Amino acid sequence: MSDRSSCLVNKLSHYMAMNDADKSRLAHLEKSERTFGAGVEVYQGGDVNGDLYVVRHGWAFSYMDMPDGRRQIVKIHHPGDIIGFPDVALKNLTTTLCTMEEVCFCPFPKSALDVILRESPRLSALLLSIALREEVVLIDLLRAMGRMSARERVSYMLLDLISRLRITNQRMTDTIRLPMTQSQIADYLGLTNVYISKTLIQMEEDGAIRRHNNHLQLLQEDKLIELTDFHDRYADMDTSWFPA
Amino acid sequence: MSDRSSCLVNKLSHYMAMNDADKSRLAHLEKSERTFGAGVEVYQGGDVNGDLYVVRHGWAFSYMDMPDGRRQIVKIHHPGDIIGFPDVALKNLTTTLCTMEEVCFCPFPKSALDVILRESPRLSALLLSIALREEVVLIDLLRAMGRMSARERVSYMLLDLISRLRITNQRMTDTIRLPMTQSQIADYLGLTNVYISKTLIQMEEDGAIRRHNNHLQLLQEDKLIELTDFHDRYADMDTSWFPA
DNA sequence: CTGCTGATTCAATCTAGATGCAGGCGGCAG
DNA sequence: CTGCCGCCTGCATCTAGATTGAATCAGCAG
Repeated sequence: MSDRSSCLVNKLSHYMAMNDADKSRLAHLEKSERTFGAGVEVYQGGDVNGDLYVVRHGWAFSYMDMPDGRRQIVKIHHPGDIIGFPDVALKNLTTTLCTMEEVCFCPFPKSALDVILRESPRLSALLLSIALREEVVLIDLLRAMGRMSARERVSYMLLDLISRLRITNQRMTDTIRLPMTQSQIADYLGLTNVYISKTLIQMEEDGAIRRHNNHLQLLQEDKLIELTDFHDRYADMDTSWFPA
Repeated sequence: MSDRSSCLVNKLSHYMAMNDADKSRLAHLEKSERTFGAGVEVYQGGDVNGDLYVVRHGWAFSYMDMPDGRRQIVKIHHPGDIIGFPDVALKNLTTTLCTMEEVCFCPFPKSALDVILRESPRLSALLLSIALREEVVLIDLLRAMGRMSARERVSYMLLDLISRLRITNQRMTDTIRLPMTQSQIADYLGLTNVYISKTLIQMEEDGAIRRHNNHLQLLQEDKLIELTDFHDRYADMDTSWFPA
């Protein structure tokens, strides 16, 4: 482990200066790792709560479904993300975790948080802030689902994805790799795969985006930001109140 | 203050045993209080981040709006709730806070959290859990918005409200006081006031609910739970891993 | 009592997005 | 090369819920 950097440390040190003790506490969480193929269900909603995972590489998503098969994807996970954090609060898992491609995860037990809470108020504040910011992001998504048209929702999703990827990859351009099927996009935005197809085609015809392979280019990011009244929550964290 | 119980302590001690030091830390947050009339906007989205509020009594809600006037209510606040918690993570406020009736709030500064994080790992764990559970609740709401019909959404909202009120009021029956207008319900569920009206009328005709004054009675809670695949997240918190 | 305001309800019309089905295309196992 | 399967696209039809506007009803100030 020590020979390559922890991606959790990498991601979190973008928010807050960290001493070596805190860095090693975090890196410790990633000491073991497991890989999974594409389209694998790692755990299922309703199971007894087990480990959390840090994503080392690959995309995955968490979803819930209704008894009749309707499905809602609630979160898309990228490298550096902590998967399953919200479930820490509850006895049972609320969502099912599914990979989109080959991934590598670092599992760690919930009890590891206990150590952090007792030993590092500063890391505790950061974890709390991460949780709270996730909540803000969900609130934004909620607004999109409740009050936006299909085209606005798609635009919102693209802006959100690119903003998140920019946290760790500063030289991110206007093009993202998008390893999602249109059905997955639909389940994320509360629409159908057919309508996602139509919307993407129309956005491409209008010159808002361009597509090739699994890649998608945002040609008019400013317009999309205005269209959706988008705010980048990832660049707006406030760490000023943290314990010294 | 000392002559009457803190409603924050009251609410939180339902989750976890607390020593007197922790109780007084929490009660300390409620030392001042302010009242507001009905329909008042206490603060607005975009403002620089100020105080948090504990609700002593009365209902309120937080919402976001789009430039063209579309509105999405994202959270309904009851007595004992902490308002503005998610915004702690950011520099600017994301939502606008509006009262539904006469309310009494206890404001406290964000910096008060710093003390808790440094002095009480146990309270820190509880705050983190509260934040994470709020996230789970938003995830549930997201599923409702993305994949449920109007009737299912209304049912879901009613179940959620009654579950929350039951946390502190054990002898809660099947009837709740609902001080919300149909337009507010619509803005919460991503629908229109007209359609809320139609849906409520039909639910009443079907014998699912009964209405009188501002009160609403759930006649077939079991059926609604099945219809919406509802899970009570408020009764399912896991505190077993907390620091001693 | 009168007039005003805000909430609810009713009815007619419209539309964004769903549904169902039929190609087409690309990757891949054999 | 062949056949299969998953994904995307096109098209015709359908419908849940939006929209508009007007009627009713309950408070509430004067």
